[in-house]
Amino acid sequence: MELEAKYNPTTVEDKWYAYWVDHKFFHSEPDSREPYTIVIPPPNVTGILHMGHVLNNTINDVLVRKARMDGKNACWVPGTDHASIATENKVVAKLRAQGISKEDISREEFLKYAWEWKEEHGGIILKQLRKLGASCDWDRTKFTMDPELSEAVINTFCYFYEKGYIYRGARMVNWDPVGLTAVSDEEVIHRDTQSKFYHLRYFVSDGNGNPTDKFLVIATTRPETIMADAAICVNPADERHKWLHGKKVLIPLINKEIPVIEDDYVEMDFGTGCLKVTPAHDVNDYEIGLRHNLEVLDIIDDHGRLNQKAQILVGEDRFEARRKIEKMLLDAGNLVKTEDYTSPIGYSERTNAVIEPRLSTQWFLKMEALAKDALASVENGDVKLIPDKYRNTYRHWMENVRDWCISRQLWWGQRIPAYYLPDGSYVVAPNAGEALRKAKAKDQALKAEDLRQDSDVLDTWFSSWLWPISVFDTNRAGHPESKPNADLAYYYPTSDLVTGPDILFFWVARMIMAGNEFMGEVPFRNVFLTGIVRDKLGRKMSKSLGNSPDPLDLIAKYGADAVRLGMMLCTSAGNDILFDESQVEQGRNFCNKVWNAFRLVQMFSVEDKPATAVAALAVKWFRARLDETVAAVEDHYSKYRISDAIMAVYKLFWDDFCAWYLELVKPAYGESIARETYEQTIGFFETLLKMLHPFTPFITEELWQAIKERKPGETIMYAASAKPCGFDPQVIADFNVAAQAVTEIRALRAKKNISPKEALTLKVKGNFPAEMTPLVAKMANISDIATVTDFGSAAGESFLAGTVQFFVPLEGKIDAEVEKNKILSEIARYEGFLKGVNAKLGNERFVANAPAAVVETERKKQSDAMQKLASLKERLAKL
RNA sequence: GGGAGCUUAGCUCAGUUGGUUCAGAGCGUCUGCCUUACAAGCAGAGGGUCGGGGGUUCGACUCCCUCAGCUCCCACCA
Repeated sequence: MELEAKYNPTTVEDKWYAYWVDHKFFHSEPDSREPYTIVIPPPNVTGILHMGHVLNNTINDVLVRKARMDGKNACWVPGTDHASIATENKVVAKLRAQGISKEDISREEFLKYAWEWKEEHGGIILKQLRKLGASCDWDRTKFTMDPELSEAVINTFCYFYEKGYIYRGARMVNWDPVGLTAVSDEEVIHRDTQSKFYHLRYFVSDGNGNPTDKFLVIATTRPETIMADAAICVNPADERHKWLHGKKVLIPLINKEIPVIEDDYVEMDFGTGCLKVTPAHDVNDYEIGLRHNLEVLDIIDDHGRLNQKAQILVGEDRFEARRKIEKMLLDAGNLVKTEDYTSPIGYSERTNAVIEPRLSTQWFLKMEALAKDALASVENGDVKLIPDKYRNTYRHWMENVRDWCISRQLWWGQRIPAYYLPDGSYVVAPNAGEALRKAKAKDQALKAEDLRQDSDVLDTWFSSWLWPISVFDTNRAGHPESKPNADLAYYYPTSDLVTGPDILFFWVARMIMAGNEFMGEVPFRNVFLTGIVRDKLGRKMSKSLGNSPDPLDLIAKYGADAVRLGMMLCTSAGNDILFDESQVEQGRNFCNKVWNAFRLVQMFSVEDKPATAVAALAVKWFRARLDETVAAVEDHYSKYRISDAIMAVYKLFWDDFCAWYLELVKPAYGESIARETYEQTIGFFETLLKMLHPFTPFITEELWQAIKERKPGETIMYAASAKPCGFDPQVIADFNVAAQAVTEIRALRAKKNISPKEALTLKVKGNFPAEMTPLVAKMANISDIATVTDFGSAAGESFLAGTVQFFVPLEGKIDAEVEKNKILSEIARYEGFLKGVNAKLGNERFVANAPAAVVETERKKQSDAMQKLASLKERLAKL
């Protein structure tokens, strides 16, 4: 069969993925083997695959496939996240496009649309993962809003409520006026933003609400909130403002009288030293308000517009109001000046709206005890963070954690299981029936329709923190006393978690909390934190920049294996990845190399005859080299050095196997290969394919199936991975001397312009293993190799490989003068080297203090160098 | 404002308790090759005083101090 010169991945990939799925090779059930478990970081259900997913899921797949070949019962659970805010926004936008406003339809109708949307788009990203070759157990696919998973979330809420960890309270929250919901502190991104500092004049009141001619000046960035001012605050120690103590001032434009109060919070040297206190619209002001019993006047509505209480500019958007009030203040003589000012402003992570600090009644989960345990889990090593440097960040967060605002003013998500009674009190229960029972305990007369369920849903992370538990057993979360089912007992705790450091707190820390609480055990042993995928210029990949390639386009163009390789070659834990398409090209080129190695082997004509000496030598060497690399790769895996692992295999295949081994065993044109050599070669090839398989699953399956007769239903996926079994380093060392000699001769040819086809002769002096001579002969086209004690005075070129001296006679092909100069420069180099070594050994303190082994090494270097110098000088004398 | 981290070849990065010729890899670059597996290839070559300065040590890319530059995280200075 004639194979194409270039590997064509498209047909191959679909064929084998279908084969794997049809044979249920990805599926796992508990058995007697050691489990290896990974739960996918669930992508947003309506999301589509981007390069970050490619990075994350390729690492996951590499780890899972490796574990599977190591004989473990590997299970990778896939699924998606309902992503409250993101999904609800998309549905709202879609409805708006259809002319439907969320406010005009009922919750039930909205949810119907949302579920339709989910059904329509929900599977897309999981299908895309298949293209990448992800070996997920699709039979176990979960969704965070599957009925049983939602039930687990509700039970969890009830559990923590009963435990006294969940409470309802009025708090300053981060209000997203576009998403129309509160968001957690972690969902607020602070960015320095250019704005203006407005210096406003507040006149002192005469006591009857009329202005005097005295005034103070405050500086604010938010003039549109002055109508909600409850006081002006100065530092009690500030001499400049002592005269204001006890006075009242008038809010510009609306002439409302407010007191001047004193509080240490005010910095004397910032702004004017006078602070307007607006408890409803600033977190700090709220705190001051509490201390001084100030009125909380909320003048901004859900959408960020001024409401009736503002008295002026009612209905205006807050930013529009800011522009307008500037003019009004100026006209009224209250605006002293404005200056440019840059300050950090909070933005909603989801909608990018400017966050409005707002007083609101929300549900909270107490975090202190949970965080304490979760911190201990990492500090004591139950959970390892890779790389380790994230421990500091983690600790800092866990030690400064605040209560978690878990309610969201959305419809898409698990609805809070709190039911309000007509009297304003409430009960918490997993369902309406249970709630009624509890309510009746308070008032026997209550009926089901008297109860009104809280309209908020729970924060999405309140469901995803259960993920490593609830994908296996939906009963356990919320019921730590229950017996885990067989799956949970077997697969939990999971082995590795691969995710981005940006959700270390959102997700990872909270999974640890939930794991400790409900399982009494951490949810995973190792957390591999990937970097963020950036473009070549270091910019984050984003749709708006248009710098993010579509992974599916890349796969179509280069093949999934190439994309995976391109990603893995530049992946080191915790470091951002500067991705460039050229890396995928490199991956494709490598796949092509593997393909062509196969073509070569496949072309061999095999014959029953003794193996040649060169072939036998090549086999002996490659076996050792292979074993050496297997050990190195195992070590890399154990330390999660994924890119080092693939690079080691890459070089083994390309440099050692193709450039050396295959060239050595390759029969001359028209000749055949010995059966023994052929079979050994196939064996090596098979091992190499297995080492490559976690990274490039498709091409390795294709070739593994083709290289030997296979039984139906066999797969490389379950072929046992190679294990290190010890090798003789001397074999490799000897080979390296010979290989170095070959390289020297090739370089010499290049330099002297001697064709590779023109045979040369070689003289050897020193301890060169005789079995290596055919290797040098074949690879460097040497017709005769003689071992001598003296190179004689003929013209030629000498070089050293290891401690062995070589000489290539080049009578008539070489300029004696050039040769002489070359030797002289060699001598100079070694003399310099020797000088350094001698200086070291001449230093008494070195000899006295350095370990014996180090001193011994230096002595070895010294004698080697002296020997080399002697031979060079001898050679020079002969010229 | 607080904390963490980074700076090694043109680019992206390794360098694992300070000591085997330890200054490395991949890519790129340059030179020569259409050698019958592969030009998505083969053979070869050049390239860095390890950010600057100081210190500890027999010995520093490695440990300490300091300066400069970059990145990330956290944070309420209006």
